[in-house]
Amino acid sequence: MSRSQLNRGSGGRTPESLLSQDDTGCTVLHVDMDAFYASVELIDRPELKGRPVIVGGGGRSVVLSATYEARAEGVHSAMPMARARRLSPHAVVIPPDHRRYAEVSAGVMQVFASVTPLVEPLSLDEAFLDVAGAVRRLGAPAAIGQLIRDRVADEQRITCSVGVASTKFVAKLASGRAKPDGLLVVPAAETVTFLHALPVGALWGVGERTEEALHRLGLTKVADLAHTPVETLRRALGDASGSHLHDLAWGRDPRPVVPAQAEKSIGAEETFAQDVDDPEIVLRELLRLSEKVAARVRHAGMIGRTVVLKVRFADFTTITRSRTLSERTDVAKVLYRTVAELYGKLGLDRARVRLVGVRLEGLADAAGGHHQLALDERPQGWREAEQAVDRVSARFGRDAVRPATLVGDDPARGR
DNA sequence: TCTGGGGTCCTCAATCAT
DNA sequence: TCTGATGATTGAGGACCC
Repeated sequence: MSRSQLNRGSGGRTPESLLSQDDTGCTVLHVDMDAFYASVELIDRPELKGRPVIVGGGGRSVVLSATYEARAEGVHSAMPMARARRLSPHAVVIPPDHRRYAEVSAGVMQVFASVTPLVEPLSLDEAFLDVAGAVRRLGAPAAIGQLIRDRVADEQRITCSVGVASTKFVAKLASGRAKPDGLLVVPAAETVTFLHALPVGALWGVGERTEEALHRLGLTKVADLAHTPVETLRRALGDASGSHLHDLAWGRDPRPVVPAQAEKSIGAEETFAQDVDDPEIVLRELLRLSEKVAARVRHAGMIGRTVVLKVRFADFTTITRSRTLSERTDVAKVLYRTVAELYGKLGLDRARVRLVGVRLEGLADAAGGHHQLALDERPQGWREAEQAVDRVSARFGRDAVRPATLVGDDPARGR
């Protein structure tokens, strides 16, 4: 495939014209894979190219990714799968394979790392890069963007889009505009003009609710937002959001590109196949989620302090209850005991529960903040036992060792 | 139409300490 | 000692992102 074909998504402009734009001072790149999960599936199943393909699970799940052919039929990510199947009845539906996506992602991140150490991943499929230090070695920012696009296409066989700008959030908007398979430079001098023409909903951080609030104020374009007194915005949206959005509307975004930051919380949640009103089933699920979260926390080499229980009811109302422990932990038994207590305190009388979740916040390095024994913890305690289980699981698979209550259980499915 | 699962960040209220 | 202001911490909820 020639490069000009690869650039078919960039609004008809040739790469040369894009590259000739003034990218002085535009040292922030936002790189975003196109329809990432679906594209990865097409690597292994090229016969599906050109067909609508949807990546997502069954039951009450939602669309994780869809090819542009499926999008043309109205499918988009986060849409309930049931609805997506109705909109695109001929689409090929593929269950997600997160391991495979992580593999391809690692390859893509390696390409980024070869360009600059200043890479801030946002998820498996996108990242910010600060290329100020790479310009002398690799050329102007837009040329670096094109280099990345070429290498990702050649080495990983998927396409990506790149936004080049002077700030993070404008770069992000630009990559969105360049999609699919394109590159867009927003010259520093044109940033405000570029922004002011956009609808307020295009701004990063303006979702459905905030957009409604802005519309109530009669603000529909970013230009409207920019010309509204910041005090008015702060009253309507809160101090932080009001000021922040006003700054963004003028292209002010001083946030630097910060390489990989440590996780602040780790959690797991599961929607039951059918709503559940049996507390025993809920508690069993909480035990399973506690095991899962604790294992992931240990694997990350961390310990955490605040345990959060999340419960979503049949009518979709969601509550959380949390407890901050006296000592940080990575022990599933401690997590489970805490969430079970929190659940008990809710005093639910056979309420219909749709989802439960367990999360551990206030994470710190396990090596740094050394674990102290709780009063009722045996010296050769649960922690060592669970670490032993980790080792067995690493050798024989995750289900090799499970709590007796979970043996023979196929959690959260079809009960 | 019927809404997943992984997160981050902000706001607000209550509480406690200074 | 009382009172108010202020700030930190905690807990709950919610908006938002991919």
